[in-house]
This record gives sequence, C-alpha cells and structure tokens, in this order.
Amino acid sequence: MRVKQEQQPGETQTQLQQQERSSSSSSSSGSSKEAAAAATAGDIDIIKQQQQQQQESEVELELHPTNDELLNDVKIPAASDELVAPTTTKSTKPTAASSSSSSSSTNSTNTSSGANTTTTTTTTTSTATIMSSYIQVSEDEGEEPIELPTEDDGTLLLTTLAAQFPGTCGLKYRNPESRAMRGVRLVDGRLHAPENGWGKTVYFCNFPKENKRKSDDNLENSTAKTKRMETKLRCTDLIVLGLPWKTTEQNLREYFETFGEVLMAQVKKDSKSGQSKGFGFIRFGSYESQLRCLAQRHMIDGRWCDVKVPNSKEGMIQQVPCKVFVGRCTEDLTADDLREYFTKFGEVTDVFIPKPFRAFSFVTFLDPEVAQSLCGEDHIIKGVSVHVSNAAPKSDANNRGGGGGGGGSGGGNFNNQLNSGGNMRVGGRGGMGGGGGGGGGGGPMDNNMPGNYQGNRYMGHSGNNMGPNGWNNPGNRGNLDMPNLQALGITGQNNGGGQAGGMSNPLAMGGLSLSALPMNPALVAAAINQASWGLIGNLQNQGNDQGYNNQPGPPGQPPNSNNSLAASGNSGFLSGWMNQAGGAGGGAGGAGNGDGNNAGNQGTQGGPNNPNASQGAWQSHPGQREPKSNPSPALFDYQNAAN
DNA sequence: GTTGAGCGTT
Repeated sequence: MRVKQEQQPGETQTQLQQQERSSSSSSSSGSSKEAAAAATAGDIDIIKQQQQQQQESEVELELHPTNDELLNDVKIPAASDELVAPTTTKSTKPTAASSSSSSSSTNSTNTSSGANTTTTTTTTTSTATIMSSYIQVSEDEGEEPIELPTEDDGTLLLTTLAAQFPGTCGLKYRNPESRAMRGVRLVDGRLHAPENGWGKTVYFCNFPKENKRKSDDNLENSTAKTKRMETKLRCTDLIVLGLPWKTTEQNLREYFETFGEVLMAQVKKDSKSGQSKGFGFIRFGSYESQLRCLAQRHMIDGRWCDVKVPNSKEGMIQQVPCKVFVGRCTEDLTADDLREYFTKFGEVTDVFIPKPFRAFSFVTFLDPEVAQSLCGEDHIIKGVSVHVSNAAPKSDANNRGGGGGGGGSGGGNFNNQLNSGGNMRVGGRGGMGGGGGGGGGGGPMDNNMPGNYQGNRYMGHSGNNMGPNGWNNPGNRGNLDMPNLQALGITGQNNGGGQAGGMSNPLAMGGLSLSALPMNPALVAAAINQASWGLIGNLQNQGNDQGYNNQPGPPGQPPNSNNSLAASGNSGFLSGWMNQAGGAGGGAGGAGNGDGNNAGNQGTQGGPNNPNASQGAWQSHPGQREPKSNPSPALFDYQNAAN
C-alpha cells in the first residue's frame, strides 16, 4: 500500500497541508488558519511521523514542489525515533496493552495491519486531557485514525465526524469479543458511546452504501477518491423556498442538519430591512444528504418548504454516466457473464451486447460512480481481458434504428420545458402522464448512443416495463410538488413509456448536449438507493397494479411505495412515491414510426386525473400554498435520457 | 407592521 498525497488541481498548498495534518492524526485542535500558518517544517515532521506509523516498507509522499525536494525518497525505518518533531511528543499508545483487544492483533479482515494500530501523536501539553475527550476514528479498517473531540455530554457530533470524513453517516467498531462490527448509536445527530464509554477503540466510519465499492482490487484509495468526486460533482447549493419570515439561518441549518452535514445555510434577506425574503440556500456535505433532502418536503418553523436545485444550477447535476463501454469482449462472454462479474462492483442495471457480435458491450450500473470508477480499467472476465471505458455517445446514431416505441403519454399536461440553454424546468401544473403505453416494435438499432436503456429492467423495452414517465404525477400539482423529480433528474423526461427502438433526438430541439443532461432513470434508482429508503426492492416489482389509490406518505418520511399506481405498464418503484395524486392512465402505445424520431410523442392522451387523488394529502397541508396555474406549454418529449 | 412566487453576489 502506498500513501500518496498529491496536490489536486485547484487545491492550494494550504489545503494540502491541512490535509496532511488531518491525515496524520495530529490533534487538530488549532484553527485551520493556525494549521495553515504552521511552518512547513512542522508539516514535514508530521509527515515523517506518519511515515513511521506506516509500518510498511515504502511510503511514498508526493508533495508540492517545496516539500517534494525535501522529502523525496525519504524512506524511514519504522522505528526511527530521532525524527520526532521537537514540538510534539510522540505518544505511542500501546496498542495491545491499553487498547481493547480489538487492535491487539491483526484480524483476518485487516490486511494492512500497520495502519490500524492506534499509534498517534498528540501535543505535549494536552495529552492528558485530550485522551479522555477524543476518540479515534478512521475511515476504515487499515486507515489512519483521526482523533475527534467529543462533546461535553460525551457524545460525538455527527457533524464533527463528517467534518473529517465527508459523507460519513455513522460509526462502527469491532467488538473485541464477537469480532463483529458493532454500530454506534446515533440519535439526533449525536453519536453515543457504547456502554463502557468510547474507550480507546478505533472507530470506523460508515458511509452510505453507494459510496463503497464492493471490490477494491483495482483502485487503491478509491473510497476517498469517490467521495471527493462525489462531493465535487454532485453536491450543489439547494434553494429552500417558502421559508417563514422568521426563520433564521441558524434555524435553517439546524433543521437541515438532520439530513447530514450542512456546509452552508443562508436566508436571503432584504438588504435594507433585513427582512427575510422567504427563501434561502443550503449546501450539504454529502450527496446522500442532498438526495434525501430533495426527496421530500420540509416543515420548517411551521411552514411547508420546498427544496430544489436552483435554476442556476440545473444541468449541473449528475453528469456522471452510469454506463460503461466494455471493449475487447469475446463472443463467448455473455450478458450474464458480464453482469455477474460487474455486479461485484455495484448493482448492474443493464448489460447490452450488440448483435451481431461486435466485440464490445455496455454495462450500466445503478450508481454512476461505480461506472465512473471502473473506467479506464482492464478486467479479466472468464479469462478474457476486457477494457472498460466511458460509453461515449455516438452523436448521430440516434437517428438510426427501427421504429420507435410510441410512448403512451398520459394524464395530460405535465410539461417539461427545455429551454435552449439546456436547463430544465418543471413547468405547469398538470399531472404527468400515466404509465407509458407499450412501445412499438423496435427495429434493429445501434446502441452506442446515449439513452439506450434497452434491456434495462427499469426501462421499457417493448413497453413492458415502465417508461420514464411510468410514474404518474399528480394532477393539479405544479412544480411545487416536484422538487424530487427535478432534483433527481427526472423532469426532462416526458417521453412516454416505450423506449424501444428509435429515439427521438432532442438535439434537434435546441442543440442540447445529451450527455450533459441529468436525466437518467438509473440515476433515479440510484437516488432512491442512496437515500437509503430501501425502495430499490420495488424496482423489481413487476406488478401490474392499476389504480389511483396512492396515498402519500406522511411528510418527512419516504412515501409508502407499496400502494403504487401504474396505468398501463408495470408499476415501478417510483410510482408509489411520486403519485400522491392521480394523474392517471397511460396512453396507448404509439406506433413506431420507423425513424425513431418523435416516437415518444405519439402517445395519446392518458386517463383523467383522479379527482380524489388530486386532493392529495400534500395539498391539504396546512399553510401549503397552491401553486399558480400555468398554461400548458407545448409538450416536449424528451427522450434519450442519456447516460 | 403586511406578504407567499420566486432563484444567490453580498
């Protein structure tokens, strides 16, 4: 294992130094400014200590040039004491003696034992007091622990934890007796010590499932990379609309901290009066928090508020493709082989092997980050070395292919406007159409194109599965009730169900870059998955339930997804979620028209909105405003939800 | 002191 710290593009030296500080597990009680101001020599000392702690033969440090020159090729034996910094005392905590037995020996799951020792450094002056109020946390077994301060009541704030380990959602530790991992109780953002106190156990971070790669055999340190990428790529400021006038930034922050670390919370105020404008912005530290937050409405200080991706940020989210290109395939590699193999990295939602054989295939993952993480790698599957890379869209391929499945459109006038800038808005208040009708028969098609979800079990091919609009959206609800859709990248898809066959090419509608558009049914699934609602199971609901009897879940909770609605076509996991009211009725499947263009437009009008359902519970929330009615702009059937 | 669709820059 190599410890590698390199300066990221755009990462300042200061940041790097801070990183080095924190990763060296020094007690980081000083302010970051102090840390930044610390002499480079101090950093070097810490780094040297870190090298000591790495009881491995070689530690490679790549630093910014200055340090690089000094430290290049410095390889220090594990036990060289003369390198201890003058200002710090290396208090090597006796791993076996004082720690609980958990760290006394390398257990079977811990392959890199060196880093798992509880060796740490603390400042000379505060060692005694810090010992009792800091607990050691590492990202995972085998990773360097960081000491985190506990609160007066002995709890550890989740925010404290997340400050060092962005994206963390909890803690666990290895029970020395059972050797099993044991979770730490988390109540209201506070992690509570186990019965016998925190002790000197090293605790490990829990990350939302999607952050973890199930197999780490190709990329070292991929979790850190992944998290960094995730934070950079996906977290965005979110607008909070409908705030009560009285709500302060502090209120706002406190409320949203229940979803995870809040990096920023602001209430927009009138500059003169200081009066709140009734909206604000927040930013989460983890995408999972963001998703969970976006997926529901919020009662803040007595008002229902909506959280959305701001218009200015639309199009920014989710540019990470879920689909990878797998090259060098041989003919005997079946879809099942590929699926089986790649499933170990994350849930595979689709495998496509062009026919006739063309020596490549596509694998689509639920989690775009999994896909991303695999790109550029070689993998051996059944003895065949395949190469994984980005599934680059083929620009003009969309016009090929057979007649497209006409989607049922439905329920009327859910409007997805796509303006020329590529931004999406959820326009109008109409109910989104019912489940798509069956797609027409798809002709032969070239699948190296964006948005080909043929065979994806979430998407319809031949109209069996629900289309992207298989979720019926409630009628009489406007965009106020659509933050989820918008946030999850669903809003732009208004094609009817069938995606078989040809795809209409939205490029014609304004020169949009498909690959940049955040529309991906798999993402939706990923989103749900990431929201830890366990709704994924409903993806597999191939039920045929029909009807309007969708009751929204109580606010603040994931809606019940079991009473799903789907008109024609199978119900999908989102149906129960999105259908608080009843835009109903999938339209009839349109006939394929041969060239695939506008195929999705052919859905006919769907069923009526359910008048009862239109009085969904969300609308009867006290204080809830009625959305303004929007005229219905022309339908825009956005197809080819690309990668 | 009121108000309730929107979209941040101080």
